[in-house]
Amino acid sequence: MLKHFRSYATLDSDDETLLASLEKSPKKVCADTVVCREHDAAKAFYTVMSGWLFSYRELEDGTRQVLDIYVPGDVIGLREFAFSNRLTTVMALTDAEICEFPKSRMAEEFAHSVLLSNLFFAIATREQAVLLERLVNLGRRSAPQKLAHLTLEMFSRLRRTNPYPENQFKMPLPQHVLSDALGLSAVHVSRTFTELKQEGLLFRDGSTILIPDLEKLKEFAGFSPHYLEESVPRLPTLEA
Amino acid sequence: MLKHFRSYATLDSDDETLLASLEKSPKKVCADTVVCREHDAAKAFYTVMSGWLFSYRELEDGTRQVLDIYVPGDVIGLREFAFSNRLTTVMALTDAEICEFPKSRMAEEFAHSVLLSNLFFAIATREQAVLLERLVNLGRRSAPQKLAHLTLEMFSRLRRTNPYPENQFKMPLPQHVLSDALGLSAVHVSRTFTELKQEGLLFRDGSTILIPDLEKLKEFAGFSPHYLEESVPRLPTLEA
DNA sequence: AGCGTGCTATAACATAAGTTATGAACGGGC
DNA sequence: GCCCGTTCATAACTTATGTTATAGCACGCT
Repeated sequence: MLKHFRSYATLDSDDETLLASLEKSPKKVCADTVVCREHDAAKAFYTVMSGWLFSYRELEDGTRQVLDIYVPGDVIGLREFAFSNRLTTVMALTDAEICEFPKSRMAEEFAHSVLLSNLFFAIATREQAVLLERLVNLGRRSAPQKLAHLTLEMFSRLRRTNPYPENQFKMPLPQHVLSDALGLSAVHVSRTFTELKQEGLLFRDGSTILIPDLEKLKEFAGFSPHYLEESVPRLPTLEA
Repeated sequence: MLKHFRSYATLDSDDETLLASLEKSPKKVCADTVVCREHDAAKAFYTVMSGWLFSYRELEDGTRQVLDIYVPGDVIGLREFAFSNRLTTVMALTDAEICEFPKSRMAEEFAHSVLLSNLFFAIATREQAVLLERLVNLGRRSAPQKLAHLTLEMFSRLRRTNPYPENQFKMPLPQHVLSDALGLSAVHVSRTFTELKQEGLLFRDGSTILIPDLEKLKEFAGFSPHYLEESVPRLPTLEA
């Protein structure tokens, strides 16, 4: 599963076994449980085996900003590679399984395998591209566009690994989480969903999302999947 | 200068000479000149020797979102390490000097020096932390807070390398660039500056910024410099 | 069955920020 | 010295989104 995900980036030879070893000893976490907290020591990464999680920061005034949404195949905490403490709190949205992987071991692997360290660099870089796109989303799009865009992002990311039906999927994000991800109020997210429904662009029933016309929605949201789909060149640093 | 900047992260031995070689052949660019364009082939990084630059994306509807602001010592384009095309357009704000550095050469260096590749990973990671903080800024803060926060970010980043007086500095960002960075309208940025002035929190005259009470402004903006100051542990991957 | 709790929808109202317009100040080119 | 463009300030008005409140519905618990 994790390997599957990885295959999008580079084809490995005997690093494969190494990657596979990341998937030992999965740990179960229940929905609404905190996995790690802001300012904690950041000694490990996690890879997501199953379930959804998200990370956020809480502000002084009690509001919060959701920063990432993690689905199976994602790596949690790569961001804190060079930081000794966590920058965000991570919480499970659903019951989930994750594999812990100590930074120190990662260090060994990197020393052994240039390829692997490049791969992780590439993943980190792709994460940045996602953040960039979200910055655009928060800064310059209307509420309906924001909502549509985030939905399309999640859909695209899921479809990379799971061949979903092409107009429907499950997105277990309650509206208050969406609102904290998009910088909106929960009420306005609700309003916006009904607006999108009336336009016939997007239907939501609980956690199932239905998109009657994918192209139309993409155009509406200004969604272009370059930043996700761009096939990371195999072994980027050694080309040329 | 670049070396100076680097010293914040890790102390190198003979990689120093290597880094120094990045600074050969600086190229001059004039204010308001495009350095590279979205979708161009991304074959090189740049390091900033002098001057200010910024990167942005243009949306379908003609608006744009500014994504980074670069000052001397910054690395441009690290983000595109794993992408074959640029994700953003980069433009000079002032006359500037930058050094081009081909990706392919970087690849060689990485293969030779684990330390160097870790260093770049660390820089990329710190960039992410900055993006995260900006996400919070765009999502969950009021216009005056946004403006104050961005100003404080730039001030902190400049002070890392240049010992500025503690309450005054130059920030050559016209209001329409600030507005595109913060997701506001240019008019509202103007209004917000006068509001901050009336509160006595922040004074701006052209490009010079004056902050009478740094602590007060930080509290107002919800600015905590962890994400910038955290001393990246020397040789992070080999600790432990 | 009865009860609380969490999620969602909707309405009425309040406010921050966008839009359009105007004029002042400044600087560069000729 | 004059014209032009850019930047900035300010005003009047519009609009998107936030806030508070209420109610329905599903679910789990006792």
